Amino acid sequence: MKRDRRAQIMHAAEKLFTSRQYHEISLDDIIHEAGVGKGTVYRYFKGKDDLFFQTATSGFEELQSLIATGVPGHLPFTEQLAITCRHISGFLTRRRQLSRMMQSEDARMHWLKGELRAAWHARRHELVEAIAEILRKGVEEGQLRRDVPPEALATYLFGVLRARTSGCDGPVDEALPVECVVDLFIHGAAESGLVRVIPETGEGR
Amino acid sequence: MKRDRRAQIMHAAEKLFTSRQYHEISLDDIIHEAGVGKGTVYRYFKGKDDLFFQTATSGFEELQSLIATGVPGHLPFTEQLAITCRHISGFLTRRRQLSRMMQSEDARMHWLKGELRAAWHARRHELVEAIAEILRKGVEEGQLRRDVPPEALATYLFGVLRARTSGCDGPVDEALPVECVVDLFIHGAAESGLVRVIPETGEGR
DNA sequence: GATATGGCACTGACTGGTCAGTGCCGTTTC
DNA sequence: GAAACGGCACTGACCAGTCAGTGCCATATC
Repeated sequence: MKRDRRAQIMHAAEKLFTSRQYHEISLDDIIHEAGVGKGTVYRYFKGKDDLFFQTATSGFEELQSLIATGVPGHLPFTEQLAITCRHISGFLTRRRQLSRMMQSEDARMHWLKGELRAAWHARRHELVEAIAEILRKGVEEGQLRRDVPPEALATYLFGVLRARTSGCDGPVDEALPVECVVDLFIHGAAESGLVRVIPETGEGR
Repeated sequence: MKRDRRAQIMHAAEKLFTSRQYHEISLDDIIHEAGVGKGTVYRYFKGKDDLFFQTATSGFEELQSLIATGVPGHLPFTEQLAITCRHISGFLTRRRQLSRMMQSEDARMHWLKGELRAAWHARRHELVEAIAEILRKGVEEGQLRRDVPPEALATYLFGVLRARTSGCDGPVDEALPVECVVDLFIHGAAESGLVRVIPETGEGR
């Protein structure tokens, strides 16, 4: 019966913070959802802000561990990239609500208070860097263009993957499958159109 | 003396809502900034929510009129696309704060109340459709691939342009200039790499 | 084994403050 | 003179954060 209170609270907070706006959720809502006393929240979190921030941030960790562990190093570059993109896209779809919350905060990041802002920025940077690391390999192997820094390419790719999930309700793949997005990305970034990600599908140009 | 109260209020609201979070801004802040009585706000807006929503929405109109009026029809497709992208990018940079607010709301759109949600969705759709209209021309002229619907391409392009401005503070062009983004986009979307947007710059592949 | 003790996790009623929205009145604007 | 307005006081609701108190358990003491 010794349940992890912290996780309990975070879970409730995520459920609520991803379903309505920050100012529409009261701490009482959260403690009710978590089945926990109010004071307990203050044992584990500095306050409502902190709880919200940690909830939003948790997505970064999840996404990053997904990127870090999931790709076998021996595969050819394009395969690695495709797998990574599918991982990211999978996260954005599976955890759609949390992703949206993160995306929303990402836009607001710039007027966060000093410390939190730095923390958010760091998380974001780590993520982009993780993606950039994969792309860097592509550049070194001559598969991706050299005139764009891998970090910029990573931001671009992340934006592209995000664009799929924003502004649609139903299954994301309906309008624009991941494979298609990757294909779109690669043939903008690849040297002279030699690289194809999904050769067997009929959706190539 | 002062004529357009509505514009006055909207202007103040935009200044404040784009500098801090919704729940950090009080109506008193806004009327003080606008130099207007509280009752006057309620003459022109239903309430704080309405004022916020209309502020966020105003960006769509601005952006759309930019797209609609700015592109001479007689130019070749790639030129038109490049100009449109520069327009959009210009808006995203010049009105960075408002864009971020819109982007943040865009992510949250899905848990807006029924009526507002429909309104937001409609605005967004119009915008994407406006971009899609331009891309459609490219498809018909054989410059863009046919296997991706223009609407999806438009969402993709918009996401790409947005990605440049998110997560950076300084001048956006530093990391990834518009021309480069357009180039990146085109060579993913163009038929067999024939199209070049900015032939004179040295940043092409 | 029984009882006392200290400390820890937890609770929820309470507080102090905030704020959206309203109503009124004297003033400005046209 | 009527409509629009600024300013102000008010209120009813809401809510983040606090803190005194409860229960539990491991260890100490007899």
